[in-house]
Amino acid sequence: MSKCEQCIVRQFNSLKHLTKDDLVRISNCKTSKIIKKGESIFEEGDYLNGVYCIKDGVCKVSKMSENGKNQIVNLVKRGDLLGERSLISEEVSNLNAIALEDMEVCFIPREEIIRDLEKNPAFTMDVLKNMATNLKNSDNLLVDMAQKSVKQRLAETLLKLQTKFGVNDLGAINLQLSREDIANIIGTATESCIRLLSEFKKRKYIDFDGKNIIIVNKNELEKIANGF
Amino acid sequence: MSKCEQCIVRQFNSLKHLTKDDLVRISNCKTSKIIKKGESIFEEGDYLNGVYCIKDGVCKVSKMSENGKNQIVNLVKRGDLLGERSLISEEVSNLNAIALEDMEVCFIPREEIIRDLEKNPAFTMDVLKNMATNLKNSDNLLVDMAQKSVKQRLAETLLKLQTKFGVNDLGAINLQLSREDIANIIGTATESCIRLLSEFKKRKYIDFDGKNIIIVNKNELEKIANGF
DNA sequence: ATTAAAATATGATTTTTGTCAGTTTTTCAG
DNA sequence: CTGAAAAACTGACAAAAATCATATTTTAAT
Repeated sequence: MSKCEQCIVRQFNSLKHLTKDDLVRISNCKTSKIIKKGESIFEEGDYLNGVYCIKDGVCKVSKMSENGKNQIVNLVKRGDLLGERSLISEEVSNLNAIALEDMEVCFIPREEIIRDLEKNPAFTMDVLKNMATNLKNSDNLLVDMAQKSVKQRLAETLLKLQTKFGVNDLGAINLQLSREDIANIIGTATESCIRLLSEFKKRKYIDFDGKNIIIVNKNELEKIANGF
Repeated sequence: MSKCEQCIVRQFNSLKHLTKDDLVRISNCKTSKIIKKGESIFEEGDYLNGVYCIKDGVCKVSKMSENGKNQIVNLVKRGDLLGERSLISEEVSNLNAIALEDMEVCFIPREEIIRDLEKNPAFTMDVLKNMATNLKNSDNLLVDMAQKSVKQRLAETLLKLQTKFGVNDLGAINLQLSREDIANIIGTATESCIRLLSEFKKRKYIDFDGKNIIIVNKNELEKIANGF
């Protein structure tokens, strides 16, 4: 099994603050997992006995509302840690994590992380800063959801996706999402999402072929996202 | 000036994990402020050079969307800390804090808090746990905003307000909010909020006289909040 | 290669919510 | 106490978005 102290991925998250000894210790008790596209890493109500370090692939983090509708609250990719929140607040997860691509993830048991949190202030501060950033993002998203129209949210989401995932060889946003997934990110009905995508395409703000979505007129999308 | 080590309020927040010596140190450099109803504690873009410990009163924490609409993301009351997030991520605030009642707050300079974060793991862990809880609440709120109707959100908000602030001698929710504030919590137009409040009153789910809102049929409101 | 299932797309309609305009009530400074 | 300003309220209408129905295309299993 590969070793944490040699893993590039850790440079992207709080684990970069651990000492070599700590990493060796973690490496010895971590387990590596392959998750196929569509499979879940954990579900609402699961007790997470550790955190996941994403070595490759992307997953959606979502939650069912009482209405039976699904809302995606985050997309987690290579280099990110997953499950810290539940670990820290010592509660079962309030969220589902489902792979959007085939994934490779490492599972680090709870006790190891807790030990580092207690002994390594630089690590703890970084986790804290991360959580603060997540909280800020979440608050900003909340305001968007509450105050912006579906059209504004779609424009904004497309721009954010491109920023976060870059473009593939076709110049399209480098993440394959179903129309339903996109709808669940912006918080609308799938049909409404499809209609707006068609409208954006007709107006030449975007172009798409199936799940490959190309941003053609970034400027115009930004205008829409910010309310004309 | 009153002393932190004798202040009851600190029992409600992370400061309870500080030692007596730490509290004395903080007490000597904190400043106490009276904030009148309607005045702001800080605004979007302000650099927060410390955190506020709320000794008395309630304030709304809000954010303007690009649309020019205001969204309340949190209500902060006696015992709560305010401004930790911005302090930790070392950024200017993304939020406004405005007093809903006359307030008494203590301001603790940044360096003091940072010193404790670096030296006192129990304190840091508690701040971290708090942040994790806030993040969870924020995510849950996000899902509600995205997936629930305005009516559902109003029902839910009324229930939450009563849970958080209790009832006054009239049996009404113990917080005086304008209709506009309520609308800005649930993310809707003031007129829509007023209309729905009237409807709830007519159906005898609630009763109100001005800003005193009494929950009459909690059961029915819960049903509405959860989508019948 | 075939076919059933899933995903995408489009139209028609209804429901929800926002906006605008105007009235009444409340609040509060002088 | 009084009058102006702010807040609360109501109605009419418009816009946004959801829902329902159905058609077409794509995907994936056999």
